[in-house]
Order: sequence, then C-alpha cells, then structure tokens
Amino acid sequence: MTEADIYKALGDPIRLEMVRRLANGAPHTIGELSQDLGVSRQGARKQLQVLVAADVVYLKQQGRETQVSLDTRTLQVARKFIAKLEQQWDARLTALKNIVEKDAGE
Amino acid sequence: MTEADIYKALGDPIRLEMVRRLANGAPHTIGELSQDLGVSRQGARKQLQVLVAADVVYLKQQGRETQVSLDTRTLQVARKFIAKLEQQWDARLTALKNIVEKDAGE
DNA sequence: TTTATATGCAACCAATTGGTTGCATATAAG
DNA sequence: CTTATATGCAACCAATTGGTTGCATATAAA
Repeated sequence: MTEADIYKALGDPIRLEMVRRLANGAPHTIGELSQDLGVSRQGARKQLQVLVAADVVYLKQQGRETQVSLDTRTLQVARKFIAKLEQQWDARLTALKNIVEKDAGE
Repeated sequence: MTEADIYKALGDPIRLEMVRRLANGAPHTIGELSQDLGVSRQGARKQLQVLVAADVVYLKQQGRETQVSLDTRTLQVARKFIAKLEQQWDARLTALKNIVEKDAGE
C-alpha cells in the first residue's frame, strides 16, 4: 500500500465525504454512512470498499450490522508525507537563498 | 478546486513521483521532469497537466523551455485538511472516554 | 539559414472507475 | 414462523483515465 493509493482513495467527493462524516460524528454503520450521498446503497458500498482497500477505514461486523471506523494511522501517513515534501521544498529554498546572499557578498 | 481534486491529483504513482522530484531537487523543466518515468514524453505531459489543473504545480515558460514549480500553498491545504480530520477524530475519542469514565464513577 | 531541441495539440485505444439493477442471505423483530 | 432490515455479490454499462502515435511550431544552436 503506497502513499499514492491513500491519496487516490481520498480523491473522490463521495469517499471524502464519508471520511469527513466518520471523523466528525457518532459511530456509523455501513447503512447510515451510505445515506444522502446521491448514489444507491450499492454504489456507496463500492466507494466504501475503496477506502477499506486503502486502509483508510476498517470494518467490524456486529450482528447484521457492520461498523465503520477511521484508521487514523493511515491518515497520519498521508499527512506526514505531505509535511515531508513541504520541508524538503523549504530547505531547498533556504539553500538557494544562502547561495544568492553569499554571491552578493563577494 | 476542492480538496478531493488535490488528493486525486496526488493519487497516481507517476504524478506523485513528479511531486517528489520537484520537492527534492533542482529546478526542473518539463522535459527533465518527464524522463525515466516509464511513459512517453506526451504521456508524462498529460500527467503533469493533472497536477497543473489541481494547482499542485505551476508552469513558467522561459524561452523554449518551461519551468515547473511546486505550489506549496496547495500542499498546505491538503495537509491541513487531514490534520483537521485527525483532530476531530481525537476529540471524539476523548469525549467518548469521558462518558465511559463518568458512567463507571456512578 | 539549416538543423536540433523543447514543447504543444489532437485522435485514438484499452483499462479502470463510478454507477446501476437484480438477486441472495443472514440476523433481528413481530 | 413470517416479515423486515442490513448487507453481500455479480453482471452490466457509460464515462473517465492513462497511455500511445503523429504532426505542428517556436526557440536556440551550428
């Protein structure tokens, strides 16, 4: 499971809305989570499966219902990867700036 | 331009590799950036265009070359959105924990 | 001015994705 | 036991995506 897979999973309005709801609110069953998304239950289920495959969420069956939960470890991986890119970029800019200043001083 | 579009743009190995290279290294022209990605120049160009459309990078033409740069503001939006999700999730867990402790104490 | 380089644009194709409907099944409620 | 609810699975379809090739064009180098 690479970082790109995580971003890909988050890169759809319906799936991102699911993630938003999970972060926000009460515990969710698949059924609850699938409502008011503008698609059929099975359509929503397919989107949910993408999140499961990318380990963004996990499922836990309880009787005839299935609870859906966020896997924040995966979110952390996604966030930290971006943070690292930002850091590298900033470090590079700083290095460039130093070179410019050094040249100006000579 | 919604958050989902940013994640979607990052959600492909070739595009993410481009972003990695840009964060990392020296300034890049489209041509340099398109090498060793396992696809043709025009294939790479189409992927790059997705990053441009999502404002992850921007282009600046210089003579016959075109420089590619990261737009870190967009990366910031993507990172902060995930950070907010994590925060909400943690707050929710904390709230649940408090309820449990309160109940145990009664 | 001829040649090489960096790039753009469009047509086309295969694979993937996003969605649907129909049917099956297991658990819970009456 | 019968009915309702929560869910799963598969077939199918249209739209999008990821890639190609071919050709055009503008700038730079010889």
